[in-house]
Amino acid sequence: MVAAMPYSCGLDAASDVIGGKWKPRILWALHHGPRRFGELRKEIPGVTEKMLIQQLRELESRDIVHREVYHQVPPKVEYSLTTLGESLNEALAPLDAWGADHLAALELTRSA
Amino acid sequence: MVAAMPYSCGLDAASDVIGGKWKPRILWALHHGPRRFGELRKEIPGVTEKMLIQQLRELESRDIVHREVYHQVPPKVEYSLTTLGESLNEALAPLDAWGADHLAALELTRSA
DNA sequence: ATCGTCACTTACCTTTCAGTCAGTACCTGA
DNA sequence: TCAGGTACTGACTGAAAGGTAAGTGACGAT
Repeated sequence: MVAAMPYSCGLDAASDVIGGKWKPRILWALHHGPRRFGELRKEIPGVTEKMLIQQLRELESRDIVHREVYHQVPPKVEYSLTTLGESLNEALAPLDAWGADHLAALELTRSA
Repeated sequence: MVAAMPYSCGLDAASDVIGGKWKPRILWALHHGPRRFGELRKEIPGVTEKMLIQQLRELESRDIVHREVYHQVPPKVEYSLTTLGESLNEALAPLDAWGADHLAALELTRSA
């Protein structure tokens, strides 16, 4: 095994943070404000509980999302973007716009 | 198995295109002009020939990079960004800047 | 005749990612 | 007493991504 290399560029670091199938969707869902675990599950079609938690934990450990526990019954946990998370989302916006602009072309060249 | 879903948002489409360990680096390397296969190999530390070709072929099939063969001996193949590739790179710039801005913080929270 | 360059190609193996499914703990309302 | 909601946790499994190492073919130089 190789020792961890420092990130070679900003893009490298960023894709490490948003890597994985579900992280971009989570960021997207949180864009409009705090969400409970169950709400996220409903808003992100296809995600399983395991994956959702796993990705949320990773984002939390990177200080992208904040996890707030309300000690109630039934339990309530709210996830929201941190300042860092908000700035990441802003940096992601042009990429989303690019994807939206070229959606048709990209659909045509899927799964070669 | 599920039939291919249409992309749920632009971000979804974009990450499908730049997904994979090496694609962002390839895009980055091509940012400054056309490159030969061997040049890319040298400029992208750690990439193997197999990976480099595989990712280049995928980018080519998505019309992000252009492949130009010069029928010489020894052979010469040049890769360059298409118009679509250039626009993708521009959309990627803010993300790279974000990563660069928060490099130090991100290094600290690696590999939880 | 063999070597080296360049751009691949192939076979095989390991690691990582993602998915299923079952279970936990707590309290509420019927 | 017992189903139901809420937020998890963990074992197991299969698929996909990534890596290693070796080989190919054209041709010019030595």
